Amino acid sequence: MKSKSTIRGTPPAAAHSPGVQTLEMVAREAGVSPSTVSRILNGTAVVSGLKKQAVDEAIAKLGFVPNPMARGLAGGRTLSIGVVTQAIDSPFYGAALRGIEDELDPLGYSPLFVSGHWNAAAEARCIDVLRSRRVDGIIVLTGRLTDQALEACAKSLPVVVTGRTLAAPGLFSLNFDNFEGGRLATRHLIELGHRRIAFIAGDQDHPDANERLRGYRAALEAAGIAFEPALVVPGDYHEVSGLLAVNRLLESQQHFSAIFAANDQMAFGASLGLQRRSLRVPEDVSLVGFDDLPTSVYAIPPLSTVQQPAYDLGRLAATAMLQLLAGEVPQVVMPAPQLVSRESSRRRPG
Amino acid sequence: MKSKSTIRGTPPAAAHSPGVQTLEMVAREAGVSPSTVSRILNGTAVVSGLKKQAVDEAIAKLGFVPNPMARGLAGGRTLSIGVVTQAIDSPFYGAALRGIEDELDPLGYSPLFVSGHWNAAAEARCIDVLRSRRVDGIIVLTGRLTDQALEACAKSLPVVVTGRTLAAPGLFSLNFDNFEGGRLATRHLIELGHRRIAFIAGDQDHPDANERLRGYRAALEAAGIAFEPALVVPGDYHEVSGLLAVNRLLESQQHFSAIFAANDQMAFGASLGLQRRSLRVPEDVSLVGFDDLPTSVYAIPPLSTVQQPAYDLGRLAATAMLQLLAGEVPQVVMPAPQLVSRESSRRRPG
DNA sequence: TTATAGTTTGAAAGCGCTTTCATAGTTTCG
DNA sequence: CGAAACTATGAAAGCGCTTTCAAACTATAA
Repeated sequence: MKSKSTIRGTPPAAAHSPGVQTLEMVAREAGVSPSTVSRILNGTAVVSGLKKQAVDEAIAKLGFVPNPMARGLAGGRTLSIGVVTQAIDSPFYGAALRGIEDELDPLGYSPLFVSGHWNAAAEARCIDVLRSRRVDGIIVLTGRLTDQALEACAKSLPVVVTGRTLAAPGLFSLNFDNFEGGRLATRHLIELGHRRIAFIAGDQDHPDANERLRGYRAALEAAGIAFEPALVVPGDYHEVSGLLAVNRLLESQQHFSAIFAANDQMAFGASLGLQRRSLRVPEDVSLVGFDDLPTSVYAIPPLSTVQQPAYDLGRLAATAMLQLLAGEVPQVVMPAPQLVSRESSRRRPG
Repeated sequence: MKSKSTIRGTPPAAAHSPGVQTLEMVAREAGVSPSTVSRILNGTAVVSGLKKQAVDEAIAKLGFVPNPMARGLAGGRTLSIGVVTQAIDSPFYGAALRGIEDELDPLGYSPLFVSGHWNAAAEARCIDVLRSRRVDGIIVLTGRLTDQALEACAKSLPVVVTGRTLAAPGLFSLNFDNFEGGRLATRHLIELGHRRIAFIAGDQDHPDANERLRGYRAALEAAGIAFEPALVVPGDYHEVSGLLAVNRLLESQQHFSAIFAANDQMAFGASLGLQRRSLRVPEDVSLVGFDDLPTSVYAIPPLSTVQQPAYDLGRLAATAMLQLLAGEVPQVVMPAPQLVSRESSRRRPG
């Protein structure tokens, strides 16, 4: 039955690097008890200067690195934070993940990423995986989980969730002002003289997509422009839906001089769709996106958009988690949306 | 000293979900010993049908999920695979990470992602972090680590590395044929009648960047076109360097009717650079990239490029790791490069 | 029928660390 | 100066699981 032995059965060799020492070896080296070493490691109690120094030296000499498994088993902490993301390869969430990573790393915490693929059931499974891995806390980037599911989860673990506003014990939420972003983008187009502005909507059941739509309507209203339902076409946040939306718009014979797409990816699709119909951006149609993906600067033409600081979002979420873990009440605020005006939008001719 | 108590000190509550049971509870419930439960869980020994059934029922009834920490401590395995990536938010590597995740998940393994930021020192630190977390194996996506460093690492842990060709005990490498890809891209342009083809190179110390250059030269040579050093400009794989490269090219007064960029991101930058100088793609200059990023289909114009299956790369790397772990010799092969001809390249006018 | 080999199962010893608990060693105060 | 109150430290008991090791059976052979 030992036949399924691991690779170790074959070619392993001498251990050389850090990580193979035990706390007991350090204790012996320093001439103290394991308890003392542990206390120094965790700062759990006052230890005399001499012993501390001896231990520090022993640790350095041996290149000792505590075993997180043992720590976790004994102490109940794993120093790892579960992160439920939607797609690890999404340009938007990728930046957020990096922010989380950067923030957690200096404190010795490691993120454990799992992808929910915009699927509530999959997300629930993710949570289970993370729980079984005994993460110390969970960060949920948007997603389709119900508020109740999150609240339930927060009963046993600290939870930070983005993309919605929710208050519960042990739960902190961090939301970007999508309404304001939508308003800003639309107002920008209005200020450029556009009156008939099409809106390519995001996924119906994303709260943020609906907020952006609300912002669009609010800006219209503020400018005294009647809302025209026929100018709103559905999309799903992916490039192709932007392209399809433009086709629909064109076929519907509606006049419009500008398009506001609920995210940059759809704006790219829309841009291609317009080009296919020989409509130029921004000469014939102005285009504004949402997110400010890293690639948006290099789009042709460079895309005007609403900057959503994904990287900062990640950092802030991680910061909030760290604060929850420390028993504090998180004190972080999301930066306000900002419009980035580039070359895809211009004053309406005529 | 207890002041820094975790969030648990504040609002935790009843445990309800799976994961709070111990193996011993299962044993008691099923009326067997813990050893037996463990054996059933791991298939480490033959157990009578009756007991197995009783245990299975107890597990189901209690919703028992083994504690990975304890397992790791006792058994020496963590069921987690470290993945050293360069930038978790890179469009290219993102897809690879998803491939790894998808492949590992069904077997209960979790990937632990760490970013090296194209920095050998940072990568070395990543490896240390992963080792300290006692991962069962490490997948290195390209990176700047020396071959020796990897070989040393493979002495104590199975390692799978992409982006280079290397053989060592406990080490498996998985390389994409960058030379062939470079050759394909260049030949494509030559077949379209282009003779003066500029090359925007990738990072000098990426082996794959040099391979692509080799492919470029080989294709030129095969067509009897003299290699012109002045047509090769350096880049660093980022968009902005593509833009800069075009500027340099234009300023050098070299004539060229086509550009082959060593990756899509630089092609995007180049495209913008050309547009800024009122040169149209593909009417004035044909452009071919490398990677076939998801966004390349939606570039304007849609980018001709060499398809590099990042997602598959991830899956294959994970598969190879699993095979190493099982003590087998990995049997995976990378798909061959393929040219995707879209609208950024066309027959040379005149 | 008894000795011998072959199975299944349980008891118990850790894996490396944290954390009570108890013990010396110091201070402080009446 | 002795009792009371602290302090710094070590011994030892786990955390939940894997894995020898040996015991208890069952099956086979002599």
